[in-house]
Amino acid sequence: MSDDLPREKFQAYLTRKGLRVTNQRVAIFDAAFAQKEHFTAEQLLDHARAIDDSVSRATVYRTLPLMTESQILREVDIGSGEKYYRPASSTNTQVAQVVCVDCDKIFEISAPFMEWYGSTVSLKLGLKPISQRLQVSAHCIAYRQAGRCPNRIKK
Amino acid sequence: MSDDLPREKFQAYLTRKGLRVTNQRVAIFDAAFAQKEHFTAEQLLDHARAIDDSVSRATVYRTLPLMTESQILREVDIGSGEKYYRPASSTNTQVAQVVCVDCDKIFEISAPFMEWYGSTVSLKLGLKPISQRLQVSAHCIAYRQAGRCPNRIKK
DNA sequence: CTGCCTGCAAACTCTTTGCACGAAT
DNA sequence: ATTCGTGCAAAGAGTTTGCAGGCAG
Repeated sequence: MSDDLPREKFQAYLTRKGLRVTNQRVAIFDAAFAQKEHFTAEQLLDHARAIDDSVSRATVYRTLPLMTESQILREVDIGSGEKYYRPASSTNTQVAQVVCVDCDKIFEISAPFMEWYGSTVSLKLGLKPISQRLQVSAHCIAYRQAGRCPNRIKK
Repeated sequence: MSDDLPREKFQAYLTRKGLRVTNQRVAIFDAAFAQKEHFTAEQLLDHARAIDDSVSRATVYRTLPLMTESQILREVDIGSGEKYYRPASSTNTQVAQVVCVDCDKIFEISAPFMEWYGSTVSLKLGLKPISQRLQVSAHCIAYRQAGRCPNRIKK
């Protein structure tokens, strides 16, 4: 069971859509799957450029939808202005996000009941469920004690 | 039990913070509480201007945080670029949003278990919970049948 | 008078798009 | 050749902010 599965899935998706497997798309893919944490489009651009410095911001923004549509990436919107992304895997399809409001660090926790809840509630309204997100906002304990978040980077 | 409670709560908040109860702030408040559905900053501006045409966009954006901080308004982020707002009440503090992805119409459904879940999960991570949101995205049945959403307005 | 408030317009952030060049089949 | 892909820079949407004047206490 190899980690190359996403790569194959992505390339299969591109081919199926009649799209080309370009150097830039591969660089962006590699950069995305080298990340250990959630990342933004801008961070992805930086990392992709380290692999292939011809990658432009526009191409990153054009490639991200391809990666989410092909199900190899998951989009995480914590309502902070910018969107975060992370590799999707069969083990993290139903997760809740716990977000530190001080540093925007995102923790994820399995929440299998979400899917059931989404279906139940949608059907009650005559809707067809597509997806559900559960997000908890919280302060870290360190913040409560020290008055600031140890992970905090932004302004 | 009067609907003027939010007004008093808002004015008390302003006074406590040493802020003034201006005509513009009152007009924006009145406009917000006259809405039957979720509304955006832009819609609020329109309605506030119908009450007091001197209200500017800037003042609306400066007043919205005052109303959410004073707990009379709730912010609803459905990840669509713009934020929605609606009056907060004791009966709708723990609600899930069900959003039609075709028309962005927002349905709300009580989900009391959310608070319990947020606390459980936060404490497990050593965090202090602040709030939680549960959002379900769905298509309306009409969309499935007709190929388009009957409520759809945007492009 | 002393500040808080305001409208205006410019600035900002993140993302999308038009265009002409470039690369792959 | 033809089609798709790309970088660049400009445009876009929503929101925030600097400033000079205005109004409340």
